[in-house]
Amino acid sequence: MIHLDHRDRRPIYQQVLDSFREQIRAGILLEGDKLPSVRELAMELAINPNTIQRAYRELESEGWIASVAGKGSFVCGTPDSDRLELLAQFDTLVDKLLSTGTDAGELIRRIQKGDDDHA
Amino acid sequence: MIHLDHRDRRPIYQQVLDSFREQIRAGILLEGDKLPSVRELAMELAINPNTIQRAYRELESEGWIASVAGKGSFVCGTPDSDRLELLAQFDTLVDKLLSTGTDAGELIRRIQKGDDDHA
Amino acid sequence: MIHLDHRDRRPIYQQVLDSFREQIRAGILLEGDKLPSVRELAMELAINPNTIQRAYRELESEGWIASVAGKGSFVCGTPDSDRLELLAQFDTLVDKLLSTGTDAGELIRRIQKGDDDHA
Amino acid sequence: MIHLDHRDRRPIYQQVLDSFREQIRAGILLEGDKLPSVRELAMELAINPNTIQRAYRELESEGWIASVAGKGSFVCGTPDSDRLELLAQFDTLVDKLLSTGTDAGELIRRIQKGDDDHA
DNA sequence: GTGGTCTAGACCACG
DNA sequence: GTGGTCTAGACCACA
Repeated sequence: MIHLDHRDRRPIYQQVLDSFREQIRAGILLEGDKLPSVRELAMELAINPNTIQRAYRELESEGWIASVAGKGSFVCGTPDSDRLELLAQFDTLVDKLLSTGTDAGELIRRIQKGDDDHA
Repeated sequence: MIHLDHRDRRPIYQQVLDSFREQIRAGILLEGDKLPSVRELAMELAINPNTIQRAYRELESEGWIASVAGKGSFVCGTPDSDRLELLAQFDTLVDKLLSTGTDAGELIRRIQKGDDDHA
Repeated sequence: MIHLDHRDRRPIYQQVLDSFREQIRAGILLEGDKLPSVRELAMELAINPNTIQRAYRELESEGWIASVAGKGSFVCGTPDSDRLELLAQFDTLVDKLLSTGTDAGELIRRIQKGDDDHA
Repeated sequence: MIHLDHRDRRPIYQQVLDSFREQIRAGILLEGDKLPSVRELAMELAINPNTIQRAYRELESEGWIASVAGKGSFVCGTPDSDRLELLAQFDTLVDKLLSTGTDAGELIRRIQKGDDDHA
């Protein structure tokens, strides 16, 4: 379910974080779904439980999941703040691309292609 | 010319790096322009010359500038690799946005608005 | 009557505790009213009777209810200690707000608005 | 500067967290001030550096401070979100107090007294 | 068994 | 020397 890459420059806890964010965004994990327990996932990925817990803690503080002591961690969905942040990143990226002479039409074509794949 | 923010999470050398990349992308620095010397810039920004050195070394290895021993460092322009990398980032970002239900039309509108500002 | 939220960060027994405190404060439960039996409520909320037991024990030790062996648990009313504690919380909260530059007038206006709603 | 109470039910990292929040709110710590280093404070309070670091990390994510690797942690000021949260707490607290029959006038008098102390 | 906190000690990147 | 990440292993409250 989650793939760690030790050559990746991102810290492990963030790879876990990003993986779950991605899966929730993509609808692979749905609201109410139960995440694997901290110890379970740590065992499976062969890393320390504290590392998983840090990822879960951050996911909770960002509103992706809710953790209940003694019960487990459960998916809440994609928080609104995420969409806003992605849009801000989108704008700055588009700005960079346009300033290096990339044609606006090419970007639009790429969006439409992505939209077809997604539909 | 270059603005450093010590509160910025990025290391200093990378802020320098990003500043130059941005200025070359934006056409503020043009092919053939001479960059300030390592010592000069370190003095101006009140930081360690090693930090500037590291930024210049990286800029050269990415193809943004060419350093000539005894002469200085000169702008080459925006390398193709940069445009490709930005496009790859663009695709993954669009993918994330579409998968969370953002309308493709909204993204296209944002591009057109950015294009007008740029033109 | 009592609504449990398993996503709530508070432990279950405390949600039960808070619910009863709130209902007694609000006058929904009046002095002399009989609370549901531990078993009854545990069944209704689909949780462990121990959890209810703990909530009732705490309610009693704080003076909100009185338990009579073989008869049940009965509402006593809002204990003075509660009002004092809330007032203490109020003072520290006001202090925090004033020290960050919040205008005393704004706080007073909020109280008056709350008072109108309550009346 | 910071006082830990091991009988306090709050976890240590949160006592540290609350202490700094309070000092920043009260203007004891001003924008730009340098916090003690993680190791320094851990030594002084006789607790583990990780515990301090967790507090600092949280302070940063809430916008109270900015941490720069290799330089230290610096005060930013009281984030807007704090004032909003305190106001929300204020409203619910006022609601509880009014519903238990506390007179609105008494609350207002307490605010005015606090305001005099503060002025 | 679950999440949450804490300690003790290690290593890394940065400047 | 600084913050940041990670491990190994402990103890706690809750259900």
